[in-house]
Amino acid sequence: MRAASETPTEPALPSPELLAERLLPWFDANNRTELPWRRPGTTAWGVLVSEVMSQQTQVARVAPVWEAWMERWPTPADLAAAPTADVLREWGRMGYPRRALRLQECARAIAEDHGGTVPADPAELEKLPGIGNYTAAAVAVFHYGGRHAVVDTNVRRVVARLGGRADAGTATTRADLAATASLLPEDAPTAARVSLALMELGALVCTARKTECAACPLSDACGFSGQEVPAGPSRKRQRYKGTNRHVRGEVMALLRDADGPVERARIDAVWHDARMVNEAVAQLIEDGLIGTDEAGRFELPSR
DNA sequence: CATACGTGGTT
DNA sequence: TAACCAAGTAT
Repeated sequence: MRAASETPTEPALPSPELLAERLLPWFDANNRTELPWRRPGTTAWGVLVSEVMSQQTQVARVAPVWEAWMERWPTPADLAAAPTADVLREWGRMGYPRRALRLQECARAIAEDHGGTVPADPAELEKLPGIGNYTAAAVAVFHYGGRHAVVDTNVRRVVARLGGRADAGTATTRADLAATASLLPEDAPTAARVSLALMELGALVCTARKTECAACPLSDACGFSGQEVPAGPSRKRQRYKGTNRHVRGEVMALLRDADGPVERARIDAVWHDARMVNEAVAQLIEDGLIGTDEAGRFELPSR
């Protein structure tokens, strides 16, 4: 008799041995080796940059920016020394430009506090600006080959489905981390490959809107195999059109594309609601994404 | 735990 | 056409 406090029975997750046995051959055949940061010789810094750029931006959009970026600023010291306006322009239209600011701060911290070497310890990585639980683990695992759970949206979804659920919850939980960790084999280099393969499976086969169980190496070990993904949003989505973020985006686009400092009147012209422009401009200044010159005109920050 | 934070590809 | 959602982080 199970205690009342126990959760209902769910399909058990596969053993690490079975998972690796199924997943690794699949990964060897399906690994997207064309992703530029997967080229042999990519530095830890290059991997870190690719991970930050890929936070909420599709990898296909990231790849060309990453190429140009690493050509221009190959090391943390290079990015640390760059004018921030150049950094924001190179970031282009990838979205969430605060990430670019954090990445430059990260470069400065690594250059100044870590002798230019990207840390290998997730706890140390997570202290850096813009580096959270996922990115810290990703660098520690994908570059350094460590044995840590790498839990992004793909992995959370795959692990949830292995356990018989259609999808994971809204945020990464302790349970997600523990469940993913329980799937890792003891050997660190093998665990690192399993981590990347799990993510790749979620990106290519076990996707948000549909499952491709026929192409999945884990289908016979999966609690969700053969089931349809329920229609409708898996979680609450934020609107974009007409929001403050939208106005911020318009202002940033104007300043990125401008040759020099921009008059306030041109800023005001990006949006019909003057109050929203005021709010957006004030926030962007506060965030350090834009600045003003001695004449009160607006521009991307020089430093 | 919920929400703010950009932009565009895919369905 | 819209809706959905993308290698998340900070608050």
